[in-house]
Amino acid sequence: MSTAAVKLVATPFYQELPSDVSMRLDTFLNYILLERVEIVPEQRKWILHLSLSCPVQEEILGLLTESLKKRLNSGNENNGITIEIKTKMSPDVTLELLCQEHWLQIIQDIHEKVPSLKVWLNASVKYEVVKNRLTFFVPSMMAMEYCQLKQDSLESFFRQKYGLEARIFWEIEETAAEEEIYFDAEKEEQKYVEEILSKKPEEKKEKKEQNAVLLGREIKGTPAPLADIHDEEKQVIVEGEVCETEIRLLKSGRQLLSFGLTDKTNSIGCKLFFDEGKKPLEINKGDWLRVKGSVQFDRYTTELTLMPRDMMTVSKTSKPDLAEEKRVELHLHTKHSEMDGVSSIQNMVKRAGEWGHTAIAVTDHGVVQAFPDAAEAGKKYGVKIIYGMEGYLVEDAGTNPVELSRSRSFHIIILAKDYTGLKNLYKLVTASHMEYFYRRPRIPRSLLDAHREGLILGSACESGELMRAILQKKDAAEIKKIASYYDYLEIQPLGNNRFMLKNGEVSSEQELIDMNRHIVSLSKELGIPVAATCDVHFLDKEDEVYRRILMAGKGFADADEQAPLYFRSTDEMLKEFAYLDEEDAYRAVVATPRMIAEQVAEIKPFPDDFFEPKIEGAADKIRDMTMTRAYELYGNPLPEMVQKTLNKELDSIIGNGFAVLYLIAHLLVKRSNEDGYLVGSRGSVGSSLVATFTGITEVNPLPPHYRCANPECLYSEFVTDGIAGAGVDLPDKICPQCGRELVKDGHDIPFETFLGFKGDKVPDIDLNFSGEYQPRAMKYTEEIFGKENVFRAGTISTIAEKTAYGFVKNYLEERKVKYNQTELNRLVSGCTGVKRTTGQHPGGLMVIPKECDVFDFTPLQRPANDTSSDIITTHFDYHSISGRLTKLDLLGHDDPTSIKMLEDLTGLDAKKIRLDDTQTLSLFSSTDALDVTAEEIGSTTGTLGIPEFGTKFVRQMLEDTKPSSFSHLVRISGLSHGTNVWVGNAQDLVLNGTADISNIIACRDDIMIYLIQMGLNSSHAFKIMESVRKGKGLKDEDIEAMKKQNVPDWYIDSCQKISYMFPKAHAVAYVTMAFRIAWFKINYPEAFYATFFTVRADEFDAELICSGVKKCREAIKEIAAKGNNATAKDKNLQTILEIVVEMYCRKIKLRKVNLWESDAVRFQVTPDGLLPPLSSLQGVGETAAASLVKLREHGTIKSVEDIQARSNGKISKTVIETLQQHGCLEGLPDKNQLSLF
DNA sequence: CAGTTTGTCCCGAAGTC
DNA sequence: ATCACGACTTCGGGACAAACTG
Ligand SMILES: Nc1nc2c(ncn2[C@H]2C[C@H](O)[C@@H](COP(=O)(O)OP(=O)(O)OP(=O)(O)O)O2)c(=O)[nH]1
Ligand SMILES: [Mg+2]
Ligand SMILES: [Mg+2]
Ligand SMILES: [Zn+2]
Repeated sequence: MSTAAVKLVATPFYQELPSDVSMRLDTFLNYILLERVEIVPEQRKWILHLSLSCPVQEEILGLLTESLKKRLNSGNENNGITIEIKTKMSPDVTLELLCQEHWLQIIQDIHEKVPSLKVWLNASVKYEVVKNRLTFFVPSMMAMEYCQLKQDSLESFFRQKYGLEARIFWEIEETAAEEEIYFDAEKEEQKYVEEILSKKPEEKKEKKEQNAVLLGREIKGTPAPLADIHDEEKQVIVEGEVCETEIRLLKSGRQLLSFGLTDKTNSIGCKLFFDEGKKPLEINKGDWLRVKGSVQFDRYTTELTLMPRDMMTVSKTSKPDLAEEKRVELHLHTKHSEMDGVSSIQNMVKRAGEWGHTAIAVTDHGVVQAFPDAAEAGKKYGVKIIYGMEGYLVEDAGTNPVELSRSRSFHIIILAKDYTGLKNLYKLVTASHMEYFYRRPRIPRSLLDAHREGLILGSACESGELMRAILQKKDAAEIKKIASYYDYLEIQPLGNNRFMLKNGEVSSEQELIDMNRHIVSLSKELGIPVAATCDVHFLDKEDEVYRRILMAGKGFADADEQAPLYFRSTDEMLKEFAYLDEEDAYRAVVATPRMIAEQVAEIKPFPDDFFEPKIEGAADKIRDMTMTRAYELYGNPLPEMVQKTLNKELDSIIGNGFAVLYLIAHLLVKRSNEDGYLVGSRGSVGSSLVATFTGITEVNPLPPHYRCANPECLYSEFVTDGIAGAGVDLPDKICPQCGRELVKDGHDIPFETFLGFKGDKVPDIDLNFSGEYQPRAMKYTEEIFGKENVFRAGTISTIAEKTAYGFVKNYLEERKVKYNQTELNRLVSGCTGVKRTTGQHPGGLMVIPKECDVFDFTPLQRPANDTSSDIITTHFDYHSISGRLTKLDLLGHDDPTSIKMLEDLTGLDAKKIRLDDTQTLSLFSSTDALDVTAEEIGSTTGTLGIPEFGTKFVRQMLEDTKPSSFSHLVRISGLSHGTNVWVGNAQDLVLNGTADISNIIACRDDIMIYLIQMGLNSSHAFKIMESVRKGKGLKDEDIEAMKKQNVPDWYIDSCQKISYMFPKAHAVAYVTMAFRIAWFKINYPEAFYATFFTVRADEFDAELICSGVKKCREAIKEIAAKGNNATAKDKNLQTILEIVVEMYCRKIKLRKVNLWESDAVRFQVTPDGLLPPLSSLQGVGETAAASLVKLREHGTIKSVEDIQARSNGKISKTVIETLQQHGCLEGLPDKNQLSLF
């Protein structure tokens, strides 16, 4: 080790450098001193400490490191030595000096370190150095705000890079334009972050201490399998994965931590107690633990339970892949192989990554729905994804369509080599689902041939064409012909095919071996490579139990005979083919799959960018329409508040490509209104004033204000002193200009909730259509964009908790296996998430811009592959392609239907109902307005049947909070939606006096506004709001920033708990609708009840309900007594009955269903009371009801026999009996009185 | 006429806003 | 009786009855 610094040029290191490197170093030679060399023997690492008297580019230092490392490890001696370079500036270099001499270099280094600063800190940026203070002059407030965020990074950069304690200051240089610069900076940053993420996935891995003792002492003994525990035991040692955890507060104040442990042979519940106030151990799902303790019979759970005495973490004991050169799996199924694959692609790719496999293929049966998750996992774990599919090939050469549809299909592996291949694959998926679907999505050979470019074909498994031919002992020429169709031939472990011994297709183990040998020899003969594949259906051997349970659930008799279709390591796989020549085996297992993997390019299933549709002139139309409406309501010139809001919004909407979406939404609303169906407002789009002015929402997001509706006057006045949360809560006022009563409006909602600050969110536009009109709205959208440019988003239904639970229970009980709750839960969670069927999104339409091709984003299919459906959906679900395409959400909703019916019945215009009506407001806290008592109707508020305000939970909230204004109702609406928003969160804060109803979090906008107020950077505040509203909680850096700005702990805590939260705009829209319906409930009770029962009461049971209020009360009690055992239907019926009781209390009569007068499905208001429809009788469906009405209209009904005979079988015996029971057929003869004489 | 297919009604489950 | 998000759509499957098929 040298003590005095020497010039690098004088050291042996320099001599060792290749000439190209030393040449590039030459410029710096006089500035680099080698201080000392530190050697870390145990890491085989040399650290060169350099002292620099001028900044040296990172690139140069990197070059130096690399070439020295290469040199030291060259030749046959691979020493494994690593080199690290640490630099500091020589002590006589001051900040001033450095900046004077090397400003350009410094700026360049800054750009490398913090790319987003490029925009503001270029070489010409003004700066000033005084001692260790460096002041930058940036162009704008925004720039400064942004730069300040990077201050810490910059200071630490000066420290690390130059060893200087620089203090950085920012000042505004008064001149430049700002907005756009800001925008670019963020993009730059984004790009950089993405780059880093994509480059170094392994750096994100979690650091967790292994073998740490969590409790008691270190455990020395060997763990026993959990399956061996059958009884109470004094002491056992076990090891496994934590599969569930729960912390409960006991009455005594002690805390109970219970968790489940599984080693996949069995599972066991564990219990640990902690004293009051002590922090329980932190144990998470997925942790691996070794536990020593006693097994006791727990009387509370009535199960054997492990009481840990000692506990430690252990490293996960998954088997390694130690091979030097590793295999690549080319045939793998995930949970997206319908009811067949049981492991997630994430876990598969994770394993491949842990094993050091460079690539892994995804080949689900007939579908590619695992691609999005695969792409994400590939990025995360640094494994190349080979996008593929196991298709169903059918021979169509020389067959007619009928034969084609019946012929058997063969499995075939199709891998996409590049983007051409991927697109072809998507086309094949589409065609096989849309045109050739018969039980399975089938691919005719001619179609495959036509799309073969960019695809690699493998011969698949025993259900592949090649193996079938061999099994059928077809002649050699034929077999050769078949084999030559493929790019590679597959052989699989014998275990995959052993089931054929049982079913008699193959007579001996030897024959199985011979088949694989046959394929190897074919390969040699034809020069087509052989690849050994697992046909993976589950990750680990033990995971086959999940597949067994699923197959048993589907009714397969042979469910228990699972082939070992697990993911094998290289050595495991080589062992499977030990009977082959060593060289052949190695080639098949390792060399060929690697070679194939190398042919495949790194691709993505779809682009990452956002693509918006374009329509000529859309932006101008939106702008004009908005301004016209604005002038109409607020006069010209516009009040400053309106003008400013519109400027900001229009720039953002048009700049971010949302003009077209606005235009379409506007047209849809307009068309629906013209067709007589009003449209309900919904979603975050109500935060946009442009949306208000274009008719997309009726929510007005401006601050509370008055405006004069007199077109000659148009006076307006904004009230920003905070006395009212909503315009409608303002006191009435007369226009000071013209004396008319002023209109009150404005709900004070920030636009950014919709689009963010810099378009950093891709929202949708949501509209509530009447259920009857929804399909027409969809059709109209297709008309506007063209059928080939809009598609219904598809959904993927999986086995979820309940179904899995049923399957597991059945499985275990049928086989009389003893099990405990923990093991049951573990098996259930292993079975969930497996695809079961596909469906259609409730209202999502994805828009493909004209200049794009849908196959750049997704294949297409029909919901549930129902060939008779005329709906086309995306093959990927909305979530996985969100952010790339614009989406319209045309949802069905009952509010518009209800309001329309109420308007029809009363002849009124619901929009004219005053939202400051005090009587209506009182309904939300008392029953007085209904003229009934709380006892009579069993509710202290009058909101039974008012949408989103009628449930027990919300009524309780209303009772507790007694809302006294419209804006108060809006807050209640926000607080009453989402888990852990009110109970266990806001409610506690109010009760214990920490906060009051005005500053708790009631809707997502609250969060953003408050955080900005507290001094957080606005875009960070926005991000926090988005994270909280989705129930994702806060990140560490969020909490840090919040604490820094003195956001109180209770607020942070509250954010962490929220699992979902409305935008204010949505709450306003829904309260508006609820308020109107409440008004009708008070003023037009018959119309209200008729509407409620027609629109929202599927379970209306006329037979029960017509028998009087007493029977109804009894029925309510009966259902209540069922408690948790009440079904969804029971609960629905209960609400209906409660409303019926209320109706009876208000002295409104209900008639019996009447064969001659009752409508098929609608309740009618008649002078003698409400008349229920035919379909309100349980057992009389809509079809039967409709055909009864039709019979009635086409000539008289002469007899009971007549009804059945003339109904085309639509009216069954059961229906007739139901009608008879209810007395509808009284006086009607059984048979036609037709005399034969 | 027996066996199979088709149509209705209902219900639970899942997904989504 | 506890606690408690509300509302809406679609799909599969069971029960049953009627219509069709050979
Ligand atoms: N009660 C309740 N309503 C929901 C839930 N999810 C969505 N909604 C309602 C409120 C939303 O504003 C509205 C539209 O949903 P979206 O998914 O389009 O979200 P939103 O418009 O709020 O935000 P966006 O800007 O589209 O990301 O539907 C939920 O989990 N519970
Ligand atoms: Mg939305
Ligand atoms: Mg939506
Ligand atoms: Zn006026």
